[in-house]
Amino acid sequence: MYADKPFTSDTAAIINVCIIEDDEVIRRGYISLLQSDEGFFTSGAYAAAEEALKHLEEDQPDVILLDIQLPGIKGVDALPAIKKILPHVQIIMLTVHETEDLIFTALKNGASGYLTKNTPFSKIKDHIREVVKGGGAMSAGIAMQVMRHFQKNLNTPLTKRETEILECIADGKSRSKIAAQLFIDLETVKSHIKNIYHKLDVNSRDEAIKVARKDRYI
Amino acid sequence: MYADKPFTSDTAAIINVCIIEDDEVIRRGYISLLQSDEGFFTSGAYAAAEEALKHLEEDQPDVILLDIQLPGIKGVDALPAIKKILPHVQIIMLTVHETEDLIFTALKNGASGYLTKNTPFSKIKDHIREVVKGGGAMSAGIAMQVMRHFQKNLNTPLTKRETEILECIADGKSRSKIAAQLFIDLETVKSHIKNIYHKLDVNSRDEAIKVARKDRYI
DNA sequence: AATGAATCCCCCGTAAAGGGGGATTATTTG
DNA sequence: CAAATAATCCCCCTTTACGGGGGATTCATT
Repeated sequence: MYADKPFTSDTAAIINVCIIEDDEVIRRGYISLLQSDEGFFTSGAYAAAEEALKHLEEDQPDVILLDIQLPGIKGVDALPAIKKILPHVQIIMLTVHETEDLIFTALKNGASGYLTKNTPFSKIKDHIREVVKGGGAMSAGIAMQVMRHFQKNLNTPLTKRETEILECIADGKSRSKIAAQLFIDLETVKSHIKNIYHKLDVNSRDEAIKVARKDRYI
Repeated sequence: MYADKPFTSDTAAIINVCIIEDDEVIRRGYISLLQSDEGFFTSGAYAAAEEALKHLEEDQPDVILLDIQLPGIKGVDALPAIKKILPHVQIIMLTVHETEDLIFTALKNGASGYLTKNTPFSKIKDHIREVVKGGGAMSAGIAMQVMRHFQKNLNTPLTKRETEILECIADGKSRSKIAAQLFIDLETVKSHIKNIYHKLDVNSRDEAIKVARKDRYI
């Protein structure tokens, strides 16, 4: 019933993994640890994204472990190219630094997970199994960074109404549309916006949005 | 050296946990499982948020396990009230349903984690330890939902330049500011915006932003 | 009594927005 | 090679929005 490289992702099926990692020691370590687990098959291991891209079509991995700090094409930049070749492959980013920008760039580009390299390999295997099942994989530190991005600043200088109006502005709504939506007069909206601008020390919509997003008032 | 309820969060210190969960069986189960681990101390367990709020000041938990589906005040709505009493407490939401709206509302309101109830308790304990250390806690399913929210739609009808300009519009920038930022003429920006509006079948900035966010073109 | 919040009103001038038409280059692609 | 697409720029037009200035009122909380 089972082939060497199963095409389906049954729970019992062997997971086909590809490794893109420039550090030879780590790369060999991953290969060795995966090979000693009969639930996994390593279809390819490459030191650079350029090299990997040539072989991915042939390898047909279910999951790719992708180092974020690669020489040449960086891991985050390789993401779209990989997705173009294998649209349904799950990609787990591996990193040493929890740099905020890289995390979000990777997520936008379609990564299914983001793990720090100090994650025990048994956990990495757990995460690989999870992403094959359609889940996500995140280290605690990464998860915290992501969650912080959602959390509002409770020490906002803005009132409830002002925050509400500023959120409308961040949605690109005109003053008259805000007025209609909140069932208040256009003049009231104007007053609120004037107060918002004074409090944030800005004098345009885009500056207000910028400050409000930076300080997480919205 | 160690008191019964240590004030610091040393790695060796006992973690003070509070449980807010209306199902008596689950609540008792959590208490029992926590008590059988010397790394944890259960300072309180309540069936409703209203009741918990009265005792939290006294309990001084490091971490609160908070059921999202509570009778009376819902878990997500209790979050701000809890944070007001104990601003530095870490709150882990527990849920059966991975409802998207609730996840993001909880994250905005300051939750440190979001776990599904089918998570093995050993894992829940791992996650509690992680959030005490300043990390985040997310089940794979939740992590996937969160990540999907970041991922762009690769099947956008918009060109690269149009997407770029639409992102500027979503930042509240005026046409002239976009022109200055991209080093192109105001007329070029106008042309692009006209094309964007035609492609998205809208005729205003706010509608364009709405459609683009819904379909994840930006 | 005072403060802050939310509401509404008037003035002003400049700039922006949206829609119509078109043209010119590259580049990509069939 | 020819055709399509993308990106650039140009003109017309009208309406509305925007930002800044000055106020006032009501209501709740302090």
